Amino acid sequence: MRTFGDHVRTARARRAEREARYSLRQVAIRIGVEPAYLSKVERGLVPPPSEATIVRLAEDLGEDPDVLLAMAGKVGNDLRQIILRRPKQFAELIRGLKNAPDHAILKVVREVSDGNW
Amino acid sequence: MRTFGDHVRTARARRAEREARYSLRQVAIRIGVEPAYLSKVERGLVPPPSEATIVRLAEDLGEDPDVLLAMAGKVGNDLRQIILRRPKQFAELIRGLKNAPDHAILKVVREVSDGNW
DNA sequence: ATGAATGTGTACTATGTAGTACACAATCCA
DNA sequence: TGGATTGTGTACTACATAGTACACATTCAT
Repeated sequence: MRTFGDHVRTARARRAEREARYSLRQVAIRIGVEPAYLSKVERGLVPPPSEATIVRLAEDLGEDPDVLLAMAGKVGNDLRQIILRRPKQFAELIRGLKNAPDHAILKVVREVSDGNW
Repeated sequence: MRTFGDHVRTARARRAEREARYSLRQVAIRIGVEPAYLSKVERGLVPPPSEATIVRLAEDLGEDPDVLLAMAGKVGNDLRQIILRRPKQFAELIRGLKNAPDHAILKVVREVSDGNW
């Protein structure tokens, strides 16, 4: 399956073809890590970075932070805080949606984002 | 606010009044940790244990694992895996419910657990 | 009154996390 | 053609996590 490093490398390389500012080195410096480290991350020689670094990376590349975090096996801190305030309800909700088809989740999402309460 | 250690100590002590098998030592041994460690956990001298240990503790005490994990600032691994499979949808859903009143969440939960799809 | 059980203090440790520091060969480009 | 830039190899590190090991004084049960 697609790993975190692969995904980042592909996304960055695509941009690098057009704009020099997406070289590994320049991205690394912008997001505040050593180029050697980002190199290892992209090749999967080290585990994915911390949440904060992943978010900076996602922003720099214009990728969805939630998706990038997910590829790193992490759930964003903001989402965790929301769940932690009502653990029982969210646990039941999430488990209830485990095997639901995509369209069912979308339906619930839409219902909720319409502020239907 | 109520800490993890306080909650565990209170719950365990309540049971210990009636049944000797809920002494700190016996619980510690059943869940597979050193008594000295559980003692420190209950008094908040060390951070809450790992997820696996918290779950064993919750089971031993008959407490809700999701709630105990939440008090430790953690979201259970099973829930995380479910979220990670569809990060965008769940992110939107959870953020959408951030400020929803309890009854609204319950409504969604019920709708979902009715398998309404 | 004594042996078992209880809770706790002190010291130590293994593994994981999240990187830095620096040198190097290859490539670009002016 | 030579200075700048690029990606990468090697070595090292600070801090966090998740506990163990053992001794000790106190209390409980018989």
